[in-house]
Amino acid sequence: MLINSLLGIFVTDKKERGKPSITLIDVAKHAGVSPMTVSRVLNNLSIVKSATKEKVLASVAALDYSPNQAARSLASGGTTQICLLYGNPSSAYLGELLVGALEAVGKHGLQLIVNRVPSDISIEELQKNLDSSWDGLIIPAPISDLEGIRRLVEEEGFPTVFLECGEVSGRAHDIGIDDYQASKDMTEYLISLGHRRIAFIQGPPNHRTSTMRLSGFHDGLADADVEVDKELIVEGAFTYRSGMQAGLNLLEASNPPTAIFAGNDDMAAGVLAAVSEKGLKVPKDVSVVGFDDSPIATTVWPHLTTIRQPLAEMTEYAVRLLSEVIKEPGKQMKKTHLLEYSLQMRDSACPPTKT
Amino acid sequence: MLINSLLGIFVTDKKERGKPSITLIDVAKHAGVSPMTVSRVLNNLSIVKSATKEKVLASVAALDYSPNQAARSLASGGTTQICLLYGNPSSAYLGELLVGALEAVGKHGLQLIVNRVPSDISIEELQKNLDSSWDGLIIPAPISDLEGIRRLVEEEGFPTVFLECGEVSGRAHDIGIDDYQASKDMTEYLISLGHRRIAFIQGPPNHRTSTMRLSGFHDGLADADVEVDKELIVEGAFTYRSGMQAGLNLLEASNPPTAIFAGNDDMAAGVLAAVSEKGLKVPKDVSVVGFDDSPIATTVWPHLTTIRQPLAEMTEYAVRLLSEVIKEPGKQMKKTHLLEYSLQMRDSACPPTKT
DNA sequence: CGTAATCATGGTAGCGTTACCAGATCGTGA
DNA sequence: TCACGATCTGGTAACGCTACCATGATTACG
Repeated sequence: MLINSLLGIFVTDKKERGKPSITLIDVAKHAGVSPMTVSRVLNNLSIVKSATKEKVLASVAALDYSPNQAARSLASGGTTQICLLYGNPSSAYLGELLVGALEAVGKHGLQLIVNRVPSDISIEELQKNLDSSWDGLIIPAPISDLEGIRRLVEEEGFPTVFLECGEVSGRAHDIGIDDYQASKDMTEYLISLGHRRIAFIQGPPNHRTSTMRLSGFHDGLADADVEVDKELIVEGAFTYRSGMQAGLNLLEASNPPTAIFAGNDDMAAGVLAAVSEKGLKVPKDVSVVGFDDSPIATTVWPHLTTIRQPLAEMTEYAVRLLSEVIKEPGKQMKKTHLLEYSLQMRDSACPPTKT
Repeated sequence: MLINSLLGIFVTDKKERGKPSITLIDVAKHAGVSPMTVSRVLNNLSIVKSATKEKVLASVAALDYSPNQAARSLASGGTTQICLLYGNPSSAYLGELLVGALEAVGKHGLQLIVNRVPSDISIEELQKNLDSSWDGLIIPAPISDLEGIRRLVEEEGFPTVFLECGEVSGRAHDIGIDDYQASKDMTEYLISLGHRRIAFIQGPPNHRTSTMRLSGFHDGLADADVEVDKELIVEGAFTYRSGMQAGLNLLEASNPPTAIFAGNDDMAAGVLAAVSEKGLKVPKDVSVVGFDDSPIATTVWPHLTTIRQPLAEMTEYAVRLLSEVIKEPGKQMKKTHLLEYSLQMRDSACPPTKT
């Protein structure tokens, strides 16, 4: 059963309290056209002559007008609702996801429904709880990794945006970063620091991000003509504990790495723990880097060098996308959208100490 | 400068798409009164004869009517806006705070504005960015710890709810948990496990929560007739690193503790790192507990035994409170509101090993 | 040059609610 | 019994916007 909150969201402009706000009629007068024309400019944007359109747009700008979403939704009989699924209210990501979604949803005059999905939900149960009144769906990882969820949304016919899930089919979209390239960049950074024996801790191989990050690592090494040591590529589960275990194994090897690249920050933090358990220091004895820039990256000490994902931008983009798709269902659009990531250089990586 | 997003929130009921929804006029007909009376019942609740009121309420229930917030806000010319300040979009807490606030804000037909406050903001700058169109303010920790912020909101006259800040004056309110009692409970739990040498890592003494938690610890020991060893009470900064350092110091002492109670989870996680650096195991060699149940508590291994704060409930309550205060400015209300906390027993604490 | 088709725009009528004022009902005292 | 205030209730007109249909302006073609 889905737990939670049905919410609607509008932006209403911060007009000075009490003072009457600028309406579409004011704009119409100022531009010398009828209110209807203004309304059309603001919505259809199509059948209005471009000269008129410009005039109106100029007036809108001059008067600093912004439409009253309440009136808009009242007149057009209902608002489009977008549902964001999430797994855990205390998830580190949720805050950023919501901030982005809220902002966009306000700007576009949509409503946001935020729904909790228990991590052990079955596809059948999820299906039962999908509400046909929703106009769109945003599904972030790790829910997007649920077996069969892509088929489900396809069958139900929901315009859907997956976050960081990779492959999408049918009418669904995906928004993420270029995990492959980001991982390659990180690998190259490590190499540029002087590391040659670099270990990689992979996430669960059924997550597309895991494999993308691994191949980025692979190719990063290959491009720099650094030999890939199979011993140094191990599998984790994207959890702290698995990272710790993997780190321990890596460090106990006969020829341990000088740097460890973990497939996400939780595992990198686990590696940090493993290193200190071995009586070693990060980054002096071994460099450790992660991926995601989750809150743990700047909590642990030393702070993790990692790849930052623009989560707020992702949901913002997702909402914008859904809004367009809902307005023009037939519209042809790119299925996969890549946003900019960035390499956060912090304190957990440095050049290897000469032996 | 405040960064971010102006948002409004309404609930609109999930009426079956397309089907006309039940309006206040339907209710009026059903109850045999005029629409105005229904409206009054739903708002004023005062000058309507109680017999009529009941009739209307019955019809509302019978028809499963719920008001259209868009129409409501349009007719009454504007919606009350509540602003939630936050420090960091990737803060672990933000998600939960938002979930609670969103739910309540929707239910009460208010708008939510979510505003980022850079951590290094000065009071003057914050003041400049306060928007007079806001009707209420929610200020969670750690922003609530800003020097002079309480005086500021008092002077500006904003109805304000602080989260977890403790003492409030004037028209402000505070919502939190009983830090003292929770800390005492945790201490008693540790004692019940058999621990006698228990260390406490305090947070910065200028945070009220720090001192409350410390005195809870103190009194917990005292009530059980366990002697307080001054050596075992050290100061941290609520950060991982400070917790790690404090843990190291504690463990290097001539007579180390069998359990360490950190004033928050970040510090407890730091202690975990310190313990493993000393080649010891948690909880076998030393028990470690925290406070807050932040995401890091269930990320690290072993999972931290800690005190859970109901963050979503806090913001939900805060919104409800503000809504009432705004409607009836004169209303006398409690200043401080305590919510239920809970002791999360996980894997980082166990009975001490006999020496 | 006239007529029909096309395009761009305007007018009107609501959407569901509340504000405001007028009217109805009631109880009370002369 | 009637007038008079107090209490309750109803009618009407917005709120700002969009749907819908009608109209005027333009072009195309015979």
